[in-house]
Amino acid sequence: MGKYHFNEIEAKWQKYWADHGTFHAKADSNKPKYYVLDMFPYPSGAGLHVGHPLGYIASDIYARYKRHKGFNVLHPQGYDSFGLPAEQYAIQTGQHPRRTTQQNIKRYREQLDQIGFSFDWSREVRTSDPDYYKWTQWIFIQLFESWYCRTHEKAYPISELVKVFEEEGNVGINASCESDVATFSAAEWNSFSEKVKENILLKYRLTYLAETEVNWCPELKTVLANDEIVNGVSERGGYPVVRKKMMQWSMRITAYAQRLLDGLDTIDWPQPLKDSQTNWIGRSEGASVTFKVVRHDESLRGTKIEVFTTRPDTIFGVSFITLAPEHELVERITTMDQRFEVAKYVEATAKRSERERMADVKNISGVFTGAYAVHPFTGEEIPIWIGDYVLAGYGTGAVMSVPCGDQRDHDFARHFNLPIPNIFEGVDVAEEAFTDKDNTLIANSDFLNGLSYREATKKAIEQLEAKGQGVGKINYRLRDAVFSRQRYWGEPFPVYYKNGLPQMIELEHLPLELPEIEKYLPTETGAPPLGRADVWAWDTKENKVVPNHEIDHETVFPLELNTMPGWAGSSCYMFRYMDPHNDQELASQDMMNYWENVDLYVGGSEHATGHLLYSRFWVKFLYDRGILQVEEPFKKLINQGMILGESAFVHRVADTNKLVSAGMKDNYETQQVHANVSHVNTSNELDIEAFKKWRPDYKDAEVITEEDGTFLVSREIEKMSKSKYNVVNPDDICSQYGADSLRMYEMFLGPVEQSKPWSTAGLSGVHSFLKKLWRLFHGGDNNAFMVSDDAAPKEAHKVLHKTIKKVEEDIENFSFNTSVSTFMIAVNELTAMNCNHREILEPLTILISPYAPHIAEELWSKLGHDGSISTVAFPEFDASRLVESEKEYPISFNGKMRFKMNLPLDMSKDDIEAAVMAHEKTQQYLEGRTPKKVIVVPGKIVNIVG
RNA sequence: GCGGGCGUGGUGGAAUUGGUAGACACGCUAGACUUAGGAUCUAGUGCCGCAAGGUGUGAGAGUUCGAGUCUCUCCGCCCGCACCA
Repeated sequence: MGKYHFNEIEAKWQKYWADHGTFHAKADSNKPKYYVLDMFPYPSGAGLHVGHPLGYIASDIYARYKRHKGFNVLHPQGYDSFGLPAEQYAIQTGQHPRRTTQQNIKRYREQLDQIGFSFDWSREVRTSDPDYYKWTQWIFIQLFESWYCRTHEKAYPISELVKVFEEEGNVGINASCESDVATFSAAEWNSFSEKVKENILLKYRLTYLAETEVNWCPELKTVLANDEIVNGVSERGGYPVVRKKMMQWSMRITAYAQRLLDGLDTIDWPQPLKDSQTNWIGRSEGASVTFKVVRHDESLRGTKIEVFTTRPDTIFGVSFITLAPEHELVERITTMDQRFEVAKYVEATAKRSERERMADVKNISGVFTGAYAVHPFTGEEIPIWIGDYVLAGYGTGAVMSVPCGDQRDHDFARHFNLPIPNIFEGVDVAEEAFTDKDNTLIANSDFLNGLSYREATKKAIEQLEAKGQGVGKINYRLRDAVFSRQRYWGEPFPVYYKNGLPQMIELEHLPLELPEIEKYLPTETGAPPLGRADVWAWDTKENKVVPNHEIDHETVFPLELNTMPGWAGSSCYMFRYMDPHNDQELASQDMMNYWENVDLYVGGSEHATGHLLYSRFWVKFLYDRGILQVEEPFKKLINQGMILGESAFVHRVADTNKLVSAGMKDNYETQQVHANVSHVNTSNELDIEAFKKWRPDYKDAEVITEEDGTFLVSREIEKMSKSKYNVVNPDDICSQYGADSLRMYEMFLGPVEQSKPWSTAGLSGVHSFLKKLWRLFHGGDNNAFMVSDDAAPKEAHKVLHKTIKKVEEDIENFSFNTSVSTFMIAVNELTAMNCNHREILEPLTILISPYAPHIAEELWSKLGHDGSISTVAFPEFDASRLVESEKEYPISFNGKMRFKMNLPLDMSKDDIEAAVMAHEKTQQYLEGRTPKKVIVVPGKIVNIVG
């Protein structure tokens, strides 16, 4: 075998790795551990395209590198296998999502194996596997059985809360956190019925049932996500959508807002990602202020409006109050004569979708309620308005409007001719609001006059607190996460209902498996698909699922019909890999102690505020409850970019059946039609016959070609997708060029973090590099394997060590693209000097093996080694090989100055002169100073110290 | 609108972090050897110029002996968040 037959080599080593379990991680190692994880894929029906493996290749290189560096590496892979596409497919075809999912996983596995990843498949997890989701259900129960204590900033078992209630009521608890539960004493608690008690506890549990607004489509009888709604109607079918309240499970992630924020400082993540989590949590400091409503009607006695403001210092600039149209007080405070106007306005806003309201910022709208509130300090009566620029979901849904200090309030005031009192010294607020906090000097504000923003804020809060009309407060934008989905293909809740109260099923009876159903649609009455199951009731005596008709038995109760959302299964999977077959625990304490958490996590940035935030939340919770020893799941995170596709477009003369080549299209008015990229060559020529065959509607089309008879397409960069016919399949690349070429090329394409278009044209470069590498080991007439045991020349060692240094730095910095270049230079140089010395080629093979593992394994075995190259020690860098030795030279300049240079011995005097003389200006700069050292390489002064 | 990032040849991208800009590769041009199978090898290739030389990292200014890199202004592109009080 004299030639580089990549297909044979790759198949051979992939089989070897699988047969020998080469990459199975063992926990009892005395090496240090390292955990490298990819975000596991959702196995879609379309299979993998060349964009998907980008991050996997990067993490695989890092994992292989760490093995060479002596680490015990955990590098598992699995599937996020619950999800909507399989369910949609089931609705259309009746095929069980489990089957579709299994088929897709099989295909994914074949494609992944082909690329030669060093995954430990013995630890594979699938979120839709009952043995796995048993633990998802278990974590849900733990959340239900816990509450969050504000005093200690930690979650505790709910039983401890019950004990507190029994002994002292909830006064102390309420004092440390604002809660919408009325206070009660111990005696009162003990007198409550079970039902009342349970309803109270639900307000403290970390997962709880509550009424939540959802997008309901009456026609489809189903709940829709925001994405599934286009222009106010359902994407599918175009039916109207209304807001509807539904009883749903929610996760009290808001309890962890501050800790999620604080934790960001302890982890090594890209700044943009941290920023988007910070923004999402949206902490703002300010005050909550209470305004008493002027009593124009007896029913308003004692009515107060609570607002949140980040600018308590501007309290004397308040000239009106604005409520969100959905605010609960709107109806009560509106006066008789304003009633009609207000009702009309509220109705009009309710009709507009959230998106419409957001898109329409410029149109200021609002209406006066007729009611007034009392200013806490001046006693002045200020009007209460309604405006849709105030959001019901943020803060209290009401604001104190300070037109001189907030642009939106200013716009509103000008539009409705409301007063704009100025409370800033030396600023004109007639045209726009003054929002520069740093340069604020308060005036016209009684006791706040002359103070800065900071001082005035502090003082205003003090005075408000003294009057009992306000308190300093931190507000978060983050909201609790709705956890119920009206779908089939998700984790069932381990919950049944007894007298309408939710009850958890114990761990020993889990998993609660998904029931079989005939159709995957919601029921005729609008219940979720699980409402179709005939066997979906819980027998508390037998502790098993029984048919629904047994519900009239005393011990049988209905089960929850909703399922969990997609992020449930992905929030803690990284711990399951540590001990994936354990049926007693999520993972054993020993395993969790050993593997701790993920050292390197690689995945897309689209999960910034979803998966990555929820996962941190669950991990912090499990840490509080002593189940995990770590508080953050992912120490370091890298976002890989997307590989985009290069779509091809055929131009058609508008509304005709004429096709025109791209070079001639300017003579016509044209429309674009996607062409299949596989029919186009690298010079953008289209195989027009193949195109016509592929799109029979153009079978008889007239074709206008270039003058030379070719037909050209135009190109555009788009996301790679089946519907754009620009997908490049990794299978094709592997069979044509080999997996090693694919791996190296994807790295060579550019920095991993960056999005970039795929271009098959450039692949030949890395492919011929691999051939050159192969040839370095092979020579003679029949290209036989030929390696010399003689000592290699100095220059060859220099090339090797230059390469070791660069490649090691590159991998540590995740700049995989530049080390591919480094390999190319090394192989070119070694080829030029006819180097085939074992002492050079052996370490070189190890260096390349993380990138191109198959060819490296083959060469390694040809070099006479048994077993895999994967755990051989990484070559050690030896600086003395770069320059044979260093010596300090005293050099004199202009007869005046003396300083020393570190120079390689083999540098000629002329080189030194040239180097220094080339930088006359540098000399001028140095004149009059005494640098300690100048490091010089030929032609270039690298560093001046002193 | 706010926040973050980016702007280097025909193309993807390098640049020791302030020190010869354009490494490496694609493409292109010329040549060699040839159809022994996906070729290989040699030379050239930022722009202007026959050349010497000039010029050059989106535009303009600044700091510096020295700026692709630092600072400011502007222009353009991309990604988040989207009326957050």
